[in-house]
Amino acid sequence: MTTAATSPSRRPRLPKGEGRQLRDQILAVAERMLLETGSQEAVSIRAVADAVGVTPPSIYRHFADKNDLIFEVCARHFSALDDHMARACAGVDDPVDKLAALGRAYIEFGVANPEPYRIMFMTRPDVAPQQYQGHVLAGSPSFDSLVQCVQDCIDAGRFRPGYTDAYGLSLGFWARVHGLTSLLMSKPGMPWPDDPDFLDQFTETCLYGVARHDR
Amino acid sequence: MTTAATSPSRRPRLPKGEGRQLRDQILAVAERMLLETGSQEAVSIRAVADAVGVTPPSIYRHFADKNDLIFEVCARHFSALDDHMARACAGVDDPVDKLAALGRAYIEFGVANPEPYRIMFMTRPDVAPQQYQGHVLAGSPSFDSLVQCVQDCIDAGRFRPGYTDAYGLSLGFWARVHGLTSLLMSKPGMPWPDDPDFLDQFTETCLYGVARHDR
DNA sequence: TCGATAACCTAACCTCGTTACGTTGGAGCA
DNA sequence: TGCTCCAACGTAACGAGGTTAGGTTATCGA
Repeated sequence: MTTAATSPSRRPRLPKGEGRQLRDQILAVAERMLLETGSQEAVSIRAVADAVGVTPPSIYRHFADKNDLIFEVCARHFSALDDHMARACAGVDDPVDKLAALGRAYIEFGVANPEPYRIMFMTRPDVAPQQYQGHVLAGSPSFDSLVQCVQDCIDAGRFRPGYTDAYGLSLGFWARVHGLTSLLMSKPGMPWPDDPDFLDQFTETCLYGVARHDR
Repeated sequence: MTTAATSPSRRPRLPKGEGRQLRDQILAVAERMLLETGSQEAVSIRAVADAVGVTPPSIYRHFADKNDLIFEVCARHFSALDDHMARACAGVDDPVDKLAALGRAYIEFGVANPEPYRIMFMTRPDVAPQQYQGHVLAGSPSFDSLVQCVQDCIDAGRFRPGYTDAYGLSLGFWARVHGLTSLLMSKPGMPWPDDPDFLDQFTETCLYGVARHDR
């Protein structure tokens, strides 16, 4: 059941100031394992050490513990989200449409990277290192662009009266979009619609709602 | 770090047909531990066995493995959700208001029981036993009442034209409400509003949206 | 009374995260 | 040139946890 490949010969020791090279190799191997296995538990310290060609204790020279390693892998991996979202809404002029495009891109990225997503946004807060407690996404370019887009909607008069707090509305929109992302990967056996426009409809409904405004 | 209390003396062996009593005791102890510690990992087979007054292998007479035990604990615990939601919307006549009340009750229950909620709805699908793969909530009284309430909204002409699939709309509403539930417990350090009406506003916005329907 | 069987226990295996501590080899300096 | 120091590892082991193979004992029915 072990993921560890048969150890690929002991790797030579690095020269004196070059210890960080091992750190990068550990991160690369751990990321590959996390994406291939889709399971945090399968990425054991021993398996990573074995794949890199090093003994388990050597990992601890570069990472405080396993959690520290796993979260840094995920944080690195998530840097691609910013690009993905930026590309998704490029060329979309209407601010509400742009908001929907951002939401769709977010869901796509999460579903495509389930285990990193689960680790970053679905684990108990006490297992996450201090630096990932709250403001992770809240300070990221992705969230910034979301807040900016919401502000554009407000400024363009596209939102209902009373909805003027761009930051709070962004939190709410994020929560709703996160809900589908989360459920899609946790309950793939649910009877989800197979309509290709499903994601667009979901994000748009997050914005326009389902209930009529008149009575 | 072990949660196991100092073993409370070996308990006497049960008479011949009464093995299920131990099963119930195991479930009760495991549920208590899960709620007290708020951590699935803290509920070890060894700790449960110790607290019950039995040896670890005896657990396996009644549960296939640890996951089987943990999920049954959560499923039992979630039976209280049906009552909670039924009470929440009792006396609410307007179907859309009732929908919002259901959503609020759901979030409240999830936030009040974070670890069971996380195990049931936020874990990898491959760790969940077969019986909890998809239709868990989809077949529960809670979800049934949600679908019925959505249908009432449709029948009363309270939804926008085109939104007629009660089951699909219920899935979407559940996903959105789950999103906030999930984020609230995973990222408590986020700058959530401390407005007491926050939950009501969130669920209502799930229904009415934020964007204007006219241009 | 006696065999069958349910209800356990003993002892152990294996994996995993983690730590204490030893080893080695090269960079820099006398 | 030789020596020292420290970064970059390795060795060995601890202890916790899930799980299993196989034994033991008490109770029930015949």
